[in-house]
Amino acid sequence: MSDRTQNESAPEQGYAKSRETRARILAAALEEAGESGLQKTSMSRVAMRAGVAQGSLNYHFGSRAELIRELMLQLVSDYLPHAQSVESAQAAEGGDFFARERAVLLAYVAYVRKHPVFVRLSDEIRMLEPEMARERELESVERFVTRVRSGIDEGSVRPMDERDLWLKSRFMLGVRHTLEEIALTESDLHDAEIVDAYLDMLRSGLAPRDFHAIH
Amino acid sequence: MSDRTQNESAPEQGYAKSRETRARILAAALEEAGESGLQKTSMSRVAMRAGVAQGSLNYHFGSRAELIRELMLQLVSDYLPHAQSVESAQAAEGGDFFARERAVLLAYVAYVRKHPVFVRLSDEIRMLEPEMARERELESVERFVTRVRSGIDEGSVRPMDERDLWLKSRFMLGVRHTLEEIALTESDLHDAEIVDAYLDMLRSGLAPRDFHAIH
Amino acid sequence: MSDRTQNESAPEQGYAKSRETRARILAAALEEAGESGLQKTSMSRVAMRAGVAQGSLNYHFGSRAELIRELMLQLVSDYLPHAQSVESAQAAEGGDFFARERAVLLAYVAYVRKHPVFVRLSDEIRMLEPEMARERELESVERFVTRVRSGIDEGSVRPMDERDLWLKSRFMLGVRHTLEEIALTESDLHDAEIVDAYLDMLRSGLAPRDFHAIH
Amino acid sequence: MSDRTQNESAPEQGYAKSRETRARILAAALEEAGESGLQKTSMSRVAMRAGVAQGSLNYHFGSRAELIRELMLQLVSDYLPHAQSVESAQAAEGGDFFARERAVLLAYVAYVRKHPVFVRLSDEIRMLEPEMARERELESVERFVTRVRSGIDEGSVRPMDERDLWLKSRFMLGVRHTLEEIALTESDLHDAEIVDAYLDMLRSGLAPRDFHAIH
DNA sequence: ACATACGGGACGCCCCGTTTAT
DNA sequence: ATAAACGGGGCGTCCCGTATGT
Repeated sequence: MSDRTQNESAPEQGYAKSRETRARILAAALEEAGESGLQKTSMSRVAMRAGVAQGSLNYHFGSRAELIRELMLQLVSDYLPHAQSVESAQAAEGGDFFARERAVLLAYVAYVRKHPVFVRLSDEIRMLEPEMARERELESVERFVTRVRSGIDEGSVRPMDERDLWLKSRFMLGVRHTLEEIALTESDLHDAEIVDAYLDMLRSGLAPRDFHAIH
Repeated sequence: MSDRTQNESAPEQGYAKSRETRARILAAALEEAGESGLQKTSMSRVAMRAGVAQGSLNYHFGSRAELIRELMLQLVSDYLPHAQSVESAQAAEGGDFFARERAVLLAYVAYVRKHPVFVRLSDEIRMLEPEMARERELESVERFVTRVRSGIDEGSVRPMDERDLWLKSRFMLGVRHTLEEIALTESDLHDAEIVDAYLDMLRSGLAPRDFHAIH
Repeated sequence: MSDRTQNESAPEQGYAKSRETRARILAAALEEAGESGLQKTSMSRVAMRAGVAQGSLNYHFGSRAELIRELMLQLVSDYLPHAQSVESAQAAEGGDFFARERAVLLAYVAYVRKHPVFVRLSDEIRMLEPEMARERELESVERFVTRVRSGIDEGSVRPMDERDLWLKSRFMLGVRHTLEEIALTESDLHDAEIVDAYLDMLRSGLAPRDFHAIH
Repeated sequence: MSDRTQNESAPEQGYAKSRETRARILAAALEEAGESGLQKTSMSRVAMRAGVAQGSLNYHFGSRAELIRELMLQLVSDYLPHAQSVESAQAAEGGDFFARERAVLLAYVAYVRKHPVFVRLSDEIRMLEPEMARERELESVERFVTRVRSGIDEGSVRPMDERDLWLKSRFMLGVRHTLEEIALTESDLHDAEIVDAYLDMLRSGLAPRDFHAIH
C-alpha cells in the first residue's frame, strides 16, 4: 500500500497523469502548510485545494504521515541545493574567510526574506522530525568545518584543535537561525547591517584590542 | 472568570478549593504538553490526568485556547524569574564581562539539561504565539544590552555604537537557542566545554591575533 | 428542593430579595426566549442576563423545565387579563354582534402588532405544552360561545344548534391565529382592512345574495 | 456534495448505493423528528436509527442544519403534490364552488388525521424557517385566489375587488390550520361535521337571512 | 493503473443542566 | 444565594479503508 510511491529508478515510465496529480497534491500541501503549519495541514483541505478526491491522497501517499514526510523532504531538498550552490559558488571567489562568509550570509538573508515560509516550516520540521533535522544539521556543520579549515589553511582564521573547530562551527550554524529571526522580525534593518554586525563579532570578538596583548 | 489568577501572597481571597483545582489542571496540562506537545494537548486527556471532569476545564478556563495560553504564560513566568535571578546574582560577583557571562551561561546550560521540557515547549510557543515570544525576546535583548554596556564601561568590552550594541546583543541572545540545542543533542560534551568554546569566540573572534595589528 | 417555589397562598410573606431575584430571572428568561425561542433558552444565558449565579436558577425554580413552565404561565396570564378586559369592555358597548366583535379584533390586532414576541412564544407553547394550550383554548372557545349566543339572543346572529355553535366558535377562535400571521407578515395592510375583510365574510359569507333566496 | 439529490427519472446517474443511504438517513430523520420534533432531532440518534456511522451523515449532508433543511424540503414536497392532485382532481368535477371546496377539505382532513406527524412538523417548520413557510403560504393563497375567482365567474361566489379577494383567500388558507387542530384534538367529531360547519359559515355567514334584505 | 465515491469510527471541543459544599 | 465541580451529549472534523468505477 505504501510502496506504491513512485520508484525513482524508473522516472520516465508510468502514467504521466499520475505524476502530475502527485505534484499537484504536494503543491497544494505546501500552500496549506504555509498558511496553517504542517501540524494543522489536513488531508481534506489539501485535497480540496488540489482539486482531487480525498482518496487520491491516500492512494498516492499511503497515509497522512507519509504525505507530510514527503512534503518535508521536498522542502529541504528544495532549499539545500540552493544553499549549497551559493556556498560553493561564493567560496570559489576570492577574499579571505570572512569575506566569503559574508557573501554566503548575504545570500542567505536575501533568500530568507524572500521565502519566509521556508523558515516557518523549517522550524516545524525541527520539532516534528528531530532526527531528520539533526541529520541535515550535522551535514551543515561539516560544511562549516571544511570552510573554517580552509580559512585556517590560508591564514585568515586562527588555528584551533578539532573539538574547538567543531563546536565553533556548530555555533556558526546556530547563528543562521538567529539571522532568520532578525531578518524576519526587524524589517527596518538592511541585510548588510545585520550580517556585518555579526561578522565583526565573529572576526574580532568583543574584547578590546589590547586585551589580547595583556593575555 | 478570567482574572481568577490568584496572587499567592493573598491566599485568603477566593475559594481555596478552586485555586487548587486550577493548579491541578495546569499541572496536568504541563505534563501532557511535555509528552505530546502543546498542539496535541487535548482537553479530555488533561481532565483525566488532573482527575477532574471535562466541564471543569471549561469552567476554569473558558476554552482550550485560554487554557493553553494560561499554560504558556505560566511557562515563561516559571522560567524567567529563575533566569533573571541567576543573571543578577552572578552579575553582582566579580570578574570581567566574559567571566560573568560564563557564570550565567553555565547556569543556563545546567538548567536546560535539567528541564529539557522547557526548551521543547519554548520552541512551540515561539511558533504558536509569535507576538508573546517576541515580547519576551525584546526584554531579554535589553538585559543583554545592559550587561554589555556595563562591560564597556568597565573596559572589558570594546566600545561600539548603539545600533551595533543592540544587534550584537540580539545575536548573543540567539546563541542561547544554539546552546540549548547543543546541550540537548551532544550529551557527551561537558557544559564548560561548550560554554568556553562559545566564550572564546565571543571574546576574541576567529581572526588571528596579528590580524588586529594589521588592521 | 423543588417545593421551594413560592406558595401562592402566602404571597405577602417571604424575603423581599428572594422575590425580586425571582422576578429578575423571569424577566431575563423572557428576553432570552423572545430572542432565541423557548426551546433554545439556556440557563446560563438567562443567569448572565439576570446577573445572578447559575445555581440561583435551580435554587429558585428547581430545574430548567420548571423555569420554562413558570415563564409560560406568566406569559399566558400576562396576556389573558388584557384580552378579557378588552372583550368585556367592548362587549358592554352598543352595536350588534359584529360591531362588538370588530372592536375586539381591532384591539387584538393592535396588541399583536405591538407585541410580536407574544405571538411567537404563544406558538411555541402550543407545541411544547399542548395540554396547557388546549386548556386555554377551550376557555376561549367558551367565551366565543357566550358572545355568539348573545348575538343570537339579540337577533344579530342566526340561530343554530349547540354543536354548530361550538364548532363555529372554534373556527372563529382559529381565525385569531390567522389574524396574527396576517398582521405580522403583511405590514402594508391597515388593521381595519384586515379585520373588515374577515368580518364581511363572517357576516354574510361568500355566496351571492340571491343564493339564499333560491335555497 | 450538495446537489447530490437525484432525480428518480435518471436512476443510472450517480452511485446507487449512495442514494439509498441518503434516503435511509432521511427516513430515519423523519422518524426521529416525528417522535421528538425537528429541533430535538440529534445526529447521533438519526445515525443509529439509520444504521450508519455518524460521519456518514456529515458526508452526505455536510452539517446538521443541511440535513434538517433537506428533511423539511422533502416534507413540504411530499405533501404538496398530494394536496394539489386532490385539488385539481376535485376541481374538475361538477358542483359549485362550495361543493368543490368541500371535497378538497374532506380530503385534507382525512389526510391530516392519517398523517398527524405532518401537521406537527409543519408547525415546527413555520417557526424554524419562516421564509420557507411563507413562500409556500403565498403559493397556496394564489391557488385559493384562482379557485375563488372561478367561483365568481360561474356565479357561485359573490364578486369582490382584488384586495378583498386576496384577503379572504388568505383567511380561507388560515382555516386549514384550524381544521388541522380540530381534526387532531376533537376525535369524536366526524370529518363531514367539521367541514360542513365551516362551509356553512363560509357560504352564508352568521347574520340572519333578512339581514341582507335590510342592508 | 489510476481515481473516486462512499462509509466508518474515533476524538475533539464546547455547552448544558444539575448537584454538592460553602 | 454562590462558587465549584460533574458528567453527559451535541456537532463537527479528521484520517483512513473499501467498494466502485473507468
